[in-house]
Amino acid sequence: MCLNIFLKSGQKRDVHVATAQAIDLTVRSTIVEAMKQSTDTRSRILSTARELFHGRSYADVGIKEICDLAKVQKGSFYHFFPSKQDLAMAVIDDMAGDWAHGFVAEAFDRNLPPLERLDYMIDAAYYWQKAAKDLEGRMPGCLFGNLALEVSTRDEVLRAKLNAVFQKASSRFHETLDEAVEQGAIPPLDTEATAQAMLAFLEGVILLAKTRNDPEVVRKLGPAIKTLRIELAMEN
Amino acid sequence: MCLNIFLKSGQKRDVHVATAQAIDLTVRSTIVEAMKQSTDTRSRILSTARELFHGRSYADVGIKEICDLAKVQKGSFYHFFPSKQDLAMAVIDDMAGDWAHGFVAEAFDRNLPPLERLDYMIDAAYYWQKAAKDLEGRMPGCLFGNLALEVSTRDEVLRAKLNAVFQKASSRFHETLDEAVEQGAIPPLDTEATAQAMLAFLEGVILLAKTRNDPEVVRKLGPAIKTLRIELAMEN
DNA sequence: CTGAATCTAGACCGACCGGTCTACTTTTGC
DNA sequence: GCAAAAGTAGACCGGTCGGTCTAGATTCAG
Repeated sequence: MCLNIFLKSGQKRDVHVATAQAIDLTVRSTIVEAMKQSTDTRSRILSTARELFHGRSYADVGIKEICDLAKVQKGSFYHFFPSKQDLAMAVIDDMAGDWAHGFVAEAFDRNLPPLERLDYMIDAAYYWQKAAKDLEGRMPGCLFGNLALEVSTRDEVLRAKLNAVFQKASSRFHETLDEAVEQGAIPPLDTEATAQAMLAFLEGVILLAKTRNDPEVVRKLGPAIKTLRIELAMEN
Repeated sequence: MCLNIFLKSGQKRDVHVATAQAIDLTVRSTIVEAMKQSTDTRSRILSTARELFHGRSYADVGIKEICDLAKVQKGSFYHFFPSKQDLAMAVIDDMAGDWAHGFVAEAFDRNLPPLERLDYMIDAAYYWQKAAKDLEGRMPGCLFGNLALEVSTRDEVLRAKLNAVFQKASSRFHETLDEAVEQGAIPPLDTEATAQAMLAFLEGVILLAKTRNDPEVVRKLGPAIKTLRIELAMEN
């Protein structure tokens, strides 16, 4: 299975490493078998919870269910995670880590022309959502976006953590835009605000796609991310 | 209390009718008192549920809590709503109705220049979220977006309904863009796709703002909605 | 070899979940 | 005026929730 992406420039790029990795990570609980038996329990809980939270929702997934699927007893669960909230924190960290070292790192590869990184990001999002839907029948959307809307009003700790994740993601866009301006690929603009707008757009597109349960929405609307533009405020 | 909006054009517009109405609707359970006593129960349940679902989440709000706040017994509740899902459907319809006849209708006023309608929409969203945060301390975000991400993977019926709401909202953007193209305000483009992209962006901006619990994000990033652009596909 | 620390097992807890049911009161149609 | 329909009251149901607790198994350091 090797997914290829066609960039606007016509340049073909191989995305299978990152995307396939991201997908496998989602399904890895069925794959991973040989581990140090210790700490294995913890990671089994973690990846199971991640799958379930991503595929459904935080409130809808009970600890019992996680334990059953992870083949772990409650005693073990509460040995590693003091509460469901702590589990959620760990899940977010886990996903953010895999994400940052996975296709995000690849999409924002500094060897790629800045604007192509945006296309790469959209393509990666599309293939990921598509793969997930083909497997499960439903588009899970973005774990961070899902959690953010679900818990932000009720859990300050989780909200702050999710916010930090978005902050970090936004900074990748920011770097990219700064570089693009530096290279003269785009005229000067408020790169920080525009970066945030791009992240918002990405999340919004995934939200819409999930609501329509159709990954093609990502492919169709996504590329418009490059047209977003916020001018510098004090341009006197 | 009369909120005014400054449009890019410098033209001042009064938004208090729609926005204040939208805000009042959220708080109206404390206001409304004189009603036909019958069907009053139903609408009290409805508006209470709407407040709670919007301010927290679907799964997190129990029927018991809704009944208590609405001063209604369970028997009455299940007399009007066969299930929690039915209640959710009614809440969505209710909100969509108020919304369509409220500031959305006003924002997409055909007497306004098309592009100004977009600014109006952003301003209205900003003031609404801001008012809600000032009241409750937290930004509730968009009820539809919140529900969509929470239930889309678990409830086909609600997902389809939410999708229809988005479809309808998108069509308002679509009309607006068609008109703008007609008037030569913007060059020809794929108005349908761009309309969807704009809705996605709006939802994404609200998502980000909610995660940061800061309505100013809407004000800062929102106006970029006008820069979104998806070109016509077959331009041979 | 042994004692302490780590980890696992699973019964158990009170609270609450969505939903049902019966009995009663009020309104409505004729 | 009266029966039927509409609406209300609230006890009750099995199931599940997040979380606790005790007892035993396993690992590890000295």
